[in-house]
Amino acid sequence: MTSLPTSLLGDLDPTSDRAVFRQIADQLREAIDRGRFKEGEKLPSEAELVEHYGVSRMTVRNSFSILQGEGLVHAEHGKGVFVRPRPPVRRLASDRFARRHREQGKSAFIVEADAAGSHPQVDSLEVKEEKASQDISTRLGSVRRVLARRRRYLLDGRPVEFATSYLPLDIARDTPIAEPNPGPGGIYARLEELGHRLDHFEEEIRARMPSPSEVKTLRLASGVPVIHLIRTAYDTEGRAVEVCDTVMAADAYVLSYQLPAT
Amino acid sequence: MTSLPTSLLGDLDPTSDRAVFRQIADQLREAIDRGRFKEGEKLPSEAELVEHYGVSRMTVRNSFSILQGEGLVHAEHGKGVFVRPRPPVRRLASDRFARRHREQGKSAFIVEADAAGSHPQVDSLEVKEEKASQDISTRLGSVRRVLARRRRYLLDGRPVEFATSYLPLDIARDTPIAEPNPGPGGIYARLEELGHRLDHFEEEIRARMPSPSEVKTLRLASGVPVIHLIRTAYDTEGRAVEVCDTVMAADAYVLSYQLPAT
DNA sequence: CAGGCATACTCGTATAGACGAGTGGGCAAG
DNA sequence: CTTGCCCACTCGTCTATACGAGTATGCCTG
Repeated sequence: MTSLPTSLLGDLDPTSDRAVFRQIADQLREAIDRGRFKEGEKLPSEAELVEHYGVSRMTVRNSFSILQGEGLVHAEHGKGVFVRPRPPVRRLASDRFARRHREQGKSAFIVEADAAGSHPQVDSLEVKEEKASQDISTRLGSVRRVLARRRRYLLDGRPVEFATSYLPLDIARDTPIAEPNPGPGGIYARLEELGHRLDHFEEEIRARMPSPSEVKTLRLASGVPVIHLIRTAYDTEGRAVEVCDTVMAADAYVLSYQLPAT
Repeated sequence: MTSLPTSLLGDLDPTSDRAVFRQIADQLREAIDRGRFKEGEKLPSEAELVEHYGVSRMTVRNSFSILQGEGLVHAEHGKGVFVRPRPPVRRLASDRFARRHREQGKSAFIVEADAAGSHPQVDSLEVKEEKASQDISTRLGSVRRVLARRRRYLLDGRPVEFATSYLPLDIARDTPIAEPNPGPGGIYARLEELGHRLDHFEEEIRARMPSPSEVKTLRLASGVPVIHLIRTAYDTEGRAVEVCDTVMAADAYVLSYQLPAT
């Protein structure tokens, strides 16, 4: 009689034409939405639900897989199925590249995370010259080879973002930009020092499900989309001087933009 | 001997510790990525894959469910499993609310879609007064009741966006804004005519998996996230005069912003 | 020729059972 | 008390089977 967890759930409606596994998923979803199961809390085990509803185990698993696809729950082998906690989100404001934010010695990511009380990390640093993809080449204005700077950002040990900056070789080669650590203010500060005064940025935003490799590098739970942001930096002469391709765990971000009403 | 479709696929590696259904999913994914199966094309049927790999049907279905979760394929009852075509995307530029775009008689959505050669529609029109949610009330500056304008946008018959505008009653009541069709230039033009000169907009962007009701109203395939955009319009006195809550099918949109380097 | 039906093929749903593997608690041996 | 093992419980993977329901095709009938 340890049926306390399942006592929060109702019965099936045999007359309904809604599939049984959907009905079960509906009940679990509603229970979660109503807070009957709280964040991080364990849901009834598959065996308990099998008994409660009188269905087979695969049916229950089918229900769970729906909720997983919705990003509501996640299963842990040997432990159970848990309500997925909403992680703290990182807000990216549209003025995050303003010059006034470029004065400190540390990177914007580190400063901001420290301020928010999180523990920031950057890893997977890689800086190398390579052939530009078709897309990058187009964005940079028909450039063949580029300097690529890759890095992964983590908050409290959790990967949240993976970014690659591409710069034309004639700009970046043999400059601090080609160093693993480009110095205070990041590569935008270096670009300006090198005489490429920045005029504006263009950001393209998409959202989609992650590729398997993105799931791996961002350690994404199932049911978590990614935000794909492609930023192009233009100097005052209208030349594209950098393209930054960023993939973010969507559950960790809110992007914020300010637009003039012109 | 109609095994042509499966001849594009390899064998399983029994020594691998990767689960069989993942191996099958991997092979199908790779075949799709390489263009062996083109957009809209039918994949081998479950039965064919069962025979090709010598596994049970549930294993094959498990593989398909992975690919569905990734948004790569979609199943059609009685027909087969197909490579999901990438729909044409709608680009939203950050200057889309500039005054110069507000001069025509038709709504921005209609004009833009016509220009792109698509057939635009707007439906589910609903305009009513209601109690403001906690969030909306906060954004509008402690407003109790609001005018809510709901509408759904479709391109070539496919729903792509569902939006709700919330306006304080003291601004919108008994004005053209409370009419189903607010007239040329939309509600922003009306707001300015009413003396609320717009100063700037703030947009918050999130991406997540859709709720069941969003799946329904946007007719979303599985594996398609939504972009959730919340825009607040401010007048020159700094007052929030409108909040627009928009849910977009992520596979139908690219958002584009232009940021000054300040 | 047109319409309708039979049929084969598709995926959808559900059952029952088996074994594997990760986790954690309790018990027994040292 | 500590160590180590066993066991119970968890989810992961896979098989085999059954029936239902949507789709397309071709044949048969009128």
